[in-house]
Amino acid sequence: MTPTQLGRVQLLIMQVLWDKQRATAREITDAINEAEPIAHSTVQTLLRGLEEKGSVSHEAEGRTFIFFPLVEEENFKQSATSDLVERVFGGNAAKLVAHLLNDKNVSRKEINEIRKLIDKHGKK
Amino acid sequence: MTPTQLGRVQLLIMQVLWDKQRATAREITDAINEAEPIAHSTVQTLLRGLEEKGSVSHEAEGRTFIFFPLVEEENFKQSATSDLVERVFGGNAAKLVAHLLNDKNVSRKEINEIRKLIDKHGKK
DNA sequence: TCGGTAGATTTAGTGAACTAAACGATAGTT
DNA sequence: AACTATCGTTTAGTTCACTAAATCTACCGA
Repeated sequence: MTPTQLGRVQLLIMQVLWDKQRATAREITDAINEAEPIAHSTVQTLLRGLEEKGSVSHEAEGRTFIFFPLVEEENFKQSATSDLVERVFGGNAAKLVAHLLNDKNVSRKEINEIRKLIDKHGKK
Repeated sequence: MTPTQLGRVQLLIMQVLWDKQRATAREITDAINEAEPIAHSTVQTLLRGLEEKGSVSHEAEGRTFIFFPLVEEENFKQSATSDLVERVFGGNAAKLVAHLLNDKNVSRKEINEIRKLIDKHGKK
C-alpha cells in the first residue's frame, strides 16, 4: 500500500485531471504548456506510467483516449503532507505550523487567514 | 540557486549531523542503524555526494574524517515546506493548515498546540 | 487514392538516489 | 612480522522520473 508517490511532472498531470476530471493527453499537454514547455510524447509516457501504478485510467473514445484520475486529490494531499510532517518535522504537525508562522515567505494576510481557520475550527 | 534537494537517506544523514553537529561516518551509520539497516559504505557514498553538492564538509582527524553540516536545518525546512505549499497547495499556506485541521491523522492534542501557537503569535 | 495530421506505442537515453561489494592503505595487536 | 579491524576510495548495478525522438496506425481532406 504505497502512498502513491508522484514526481513533479506527474503531479502536474494529476492536477490537470483533478481539475477537469476527464481529459485527453492532448488537453493535458496543452494545459501544462501554459505554464512550462513539455513535449506531448513526454506527457503520454508519463500517463502510461501513472496508469501502470494505478493513479489514472482511460477509456477509448473513437481512436483517442480519455483519461481520468483514479486517486483522489485529498488522498494525495494527505500523504504528501504527512510525508513532510514525518520526515522533516519529526511527526509533529504543530512544528510545521510553528515554522509557517515564522516563515518570512508567508504573508501577514495568510497568517490572518490561518487564524480565522483555527477560530472557526475551535467553536464546534 | 537550487533549494538543495535531499533524498530520503540523505536527509537522515543530515539530521544526524544537525543533531550532533560533528560526527564520523561510523557514528552516522550507527545512528541510522538504530532505526533501519544501512551499510556503512552506503553512508560513505552518500556523504561524498552531499559533500559534492555542498551540504556537508569534513576535516581530517588522524586518519578519520569528521563531518559537519554546511547548510542550516532551518533552510532545509524552509525549502521543503515551501516546496509542498507551492506544488500541492497552490502557494497558499493557509490551505495547508486547513488541511491539517481536517486531517484525521492529526490529533486533537496537536490541534490545541497549534491554536496556542497562533494565539501567542497574534499578541505582538 | 494519396498525403498529411494526429493519435498511440516503442525505443532510447539522461540524471539522481540508493545500494553495497571490492579494494587499498594504515594503525593497532599479538 | 603477520594478522585484523577500520578507514576512505573505487566501481558497479538498480530503480525511478523525466525527456523526447522515432515509429506505427488510422482517419480526413484534396
